[in-house]
Amino acid sequence: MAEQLFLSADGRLRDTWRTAFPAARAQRPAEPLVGDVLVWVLVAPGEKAARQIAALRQRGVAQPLIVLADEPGEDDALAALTAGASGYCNSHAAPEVLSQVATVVGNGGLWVGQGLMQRLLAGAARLLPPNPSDGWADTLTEREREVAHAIARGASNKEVARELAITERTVKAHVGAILEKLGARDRLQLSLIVNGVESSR
Amino acid sequence: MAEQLFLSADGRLRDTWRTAFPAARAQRPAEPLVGDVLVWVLVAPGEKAARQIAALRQRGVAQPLIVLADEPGEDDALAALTAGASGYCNSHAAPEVLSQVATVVGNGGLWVGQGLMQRLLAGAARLLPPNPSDGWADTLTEREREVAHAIARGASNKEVARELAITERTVKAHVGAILEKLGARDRLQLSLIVNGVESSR
DNA sequence: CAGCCTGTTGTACTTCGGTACAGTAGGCGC
DNA sequence: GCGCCTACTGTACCGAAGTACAACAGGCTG
Repeated sequence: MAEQLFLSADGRLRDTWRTAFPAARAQRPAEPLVGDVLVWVLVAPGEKAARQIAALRQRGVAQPLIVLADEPGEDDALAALTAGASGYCNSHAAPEVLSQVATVVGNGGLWVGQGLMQRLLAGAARLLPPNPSDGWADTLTEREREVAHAIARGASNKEVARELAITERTVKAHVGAILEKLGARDRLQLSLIVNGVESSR
Repeated sequence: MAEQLFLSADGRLRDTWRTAFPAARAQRPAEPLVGDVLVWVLVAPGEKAARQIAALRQRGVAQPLIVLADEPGEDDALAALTAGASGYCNSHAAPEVLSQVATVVGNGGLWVGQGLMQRLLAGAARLLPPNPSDGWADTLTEREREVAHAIARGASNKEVARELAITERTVKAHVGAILEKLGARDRLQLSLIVNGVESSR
């Protein structure tokens, strides 16, 4: 498993964290982050988790980020996740919970608490019907549709490759075929078509 | 790790499944489920995953259930998850993916896939007050807003330059500032924000 | 006035996206 | 069997996009 790195204002570990991960390290948020680590970000009361996540991402931090909130809130969690966090949990959570979160996130998952997940499902279930029978997908093969969707979400070629377990070269081949079939100039115009923006469709 | 048990109509394993889990077992859905196992439920084309999940739960099955869809769909996934599934993925997914799903679910997580998660977050974000994407223009200057709109329409730097009667270099400067302010990685993600794909719309 | 923001432009550089040549392999229909 | 489609991969190239150093002018504010 990857190493655990905790970011807290005083650069120190709490007892529960060390219990969960005896080998954990800690440092101040401003210091550079290196290595293949899971990054836990302590968010103090009154601070916005999403802000700190966004700030770290802007600094080029690519590692998975997990929010440890002193005062957890579902809205705060939601904002943090949309800002690119991979998990959100109570900073005083039990060591066993932290360990589970680490496992899930370390394997590419997102950790969202039970309550929030239910809320997400409830929220999304409400807008279930919107299933437009798009005409753009008609001429595409199955694989091309998968790629088109990923691109339209904003994924890079490298990300699509990882997602579909193929090489970046193959992704490029699919993208080229898609652009040709849809008459799009580049991936951005492709996304406009797939997302149904403006005149297309 | 817990054992893997696959439920398919013919009670047989597919190659990719065995590759991912050499020790996996398979059986027909009707047979009783016993032991501490992860249960993978194959859903054939045209069938509803949520139905099969609900049926299993009614039979008293308490183990984690993961849907393997021959024809995956986000709506189907959503319904399956609300019905109590712990995961949902393509039945033809690569062994590495299956293995990841198993790890995540085996540790108490939910596996939902990138696309669906984004939709969930988008759906929930819409229901709840602080919608950051509505105010994307707030921090931008007048000129930056003009550039942002053009980019979001799919214009290239060269086209924007011609349109605004400035050099391509200046467009790049504006784009760079916009990306930083909005926390976007590239012009495609910028367009998603401006066009409200992942939030309002 | 000094300092800050906005808008503008320059050179040089790296990374990413897209294309142009390929090639292999499996499935399907005639 | 032969062609065709689909999926996948390779090397190489070019241009677009984005970043890292800048610089300069004008307007506004303490």
